Amino acid sequence: MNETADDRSTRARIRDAAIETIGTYGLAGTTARRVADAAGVSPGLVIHYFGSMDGLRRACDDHIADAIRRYKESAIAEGPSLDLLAAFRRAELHGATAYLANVLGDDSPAVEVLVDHIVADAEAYLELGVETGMITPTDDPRRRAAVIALWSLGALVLHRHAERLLGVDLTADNLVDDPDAMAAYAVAAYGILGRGILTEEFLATLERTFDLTSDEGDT
Amino acid sequence: MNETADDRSTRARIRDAAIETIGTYGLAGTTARRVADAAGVSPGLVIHYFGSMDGLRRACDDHIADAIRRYKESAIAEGPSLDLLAAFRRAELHGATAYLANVLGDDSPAVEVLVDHIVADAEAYLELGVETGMITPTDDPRRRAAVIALWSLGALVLHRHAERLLGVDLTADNLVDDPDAMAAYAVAAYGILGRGILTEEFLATLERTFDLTSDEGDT
DNA sequence: TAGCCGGTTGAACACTCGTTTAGCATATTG
DNA sequence: CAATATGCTAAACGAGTGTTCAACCGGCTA
Repeated sequence: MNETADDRSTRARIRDAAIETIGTYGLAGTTARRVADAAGVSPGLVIHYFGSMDGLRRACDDHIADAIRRYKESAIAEGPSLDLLAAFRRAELHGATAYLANVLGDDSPAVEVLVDHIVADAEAYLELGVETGMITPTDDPRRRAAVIALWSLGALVLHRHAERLLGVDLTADNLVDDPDAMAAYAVAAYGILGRGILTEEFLATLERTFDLTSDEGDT
Repeated sequence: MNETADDRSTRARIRDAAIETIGTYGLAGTTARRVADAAGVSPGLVIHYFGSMDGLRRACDDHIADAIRRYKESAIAEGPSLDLLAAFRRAELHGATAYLANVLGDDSPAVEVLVDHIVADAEAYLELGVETGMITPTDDPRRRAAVIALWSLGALVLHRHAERLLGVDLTADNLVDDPDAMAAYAVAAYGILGRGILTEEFLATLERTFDLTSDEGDT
């Protein structure tokens, strides 16, 4: 482990600085010069290593995706977590959650596949929960997983509002280690996800409204 | 209703063009020249009327907030809706939902109060639902309302992912008029919000874990 | 008709962006 | 020691940004 380190090269330092900068200042606030400053190099070197800022962005996406995939493989044995973003929070890579939060809003092919993977994981976790009797079954597991993932990721994107409203920083890497802070969000979330919020009486009305036979007449 | 129109002035046309442009191309993709093109005026006039691009942004926020407030006053009598964003979708102002979706990610004082109002409305709606027997009560109504609002708004921000995963454009102004499209999201959402997704057995375990007595020892 | 005045333009300014390029400095190799 | 390769910098370029400003055009008033 001498100077033959694959990682921690200047290239890796720039990439990590970019991930941190994006997580802190957002995508629009991340310029080549700011990344260069954070990495302690010149702006030209950023382009020299990644070809363009778009290439840098792609390298960040790939690196995050790789870190997540690597963590997931080593965490399968631990069984499913209720937290869809556990992989992001517990990965050795700092700031992955904040990076994701600031990147989800804009589009990118890598982010699309990342979200698709999260949804697929959520579906698998939920299915496992159904089999072990923790989760109730559903007619459309894929849609249910997609909606839950969308909600979880959406709350992450709105982490500034979440912090103001609930006092929780959802982008914190070690959120799970701060039970007091996490409870502020989790207890409410599982209060909803647990038994739902609608009464049986009203559910009957609703299921009649959204019946598959679409008799369009009254709204 | 002659040429004495308060609205539809050049200033209003520029503002509306800006709202539409932000809803289409996002905040970062909205330049003074693009707004000017959309409004059919010169870039200089945009600044002349609003002082700066930041002033234009503030004017857009205020106008959206005004439109929502105006709609809400006239819609109180109709009773509460299950859709937190009904005011945005049904307001006479086109593109308000898309504008909100593209603006929620970045911060701004006006958006903060807008979100706060949405949360307050959600809490009031839920409280009304509890009183009328549609919604189940909760220990912490404010937190529950905040989480539900965060989820709804979060899904809106991720509307591109929602469209890819579920085939629904959550930013569509007349979403509520397209039951087939809406059902793809709503049926899954109310499937979760209805009875929840956790079994009673697992809920007991969970409630023991998140007990108020924080005995920190095992994670 | 002559003069004015609000609304509007188009060219320019300063600035920041991503990107390029010539050259420096250091270390390795013969 | 000389020669060379490598990692990196500093300065510059062109494009695009927000913003400014002198001038124009229209219809109004006198």
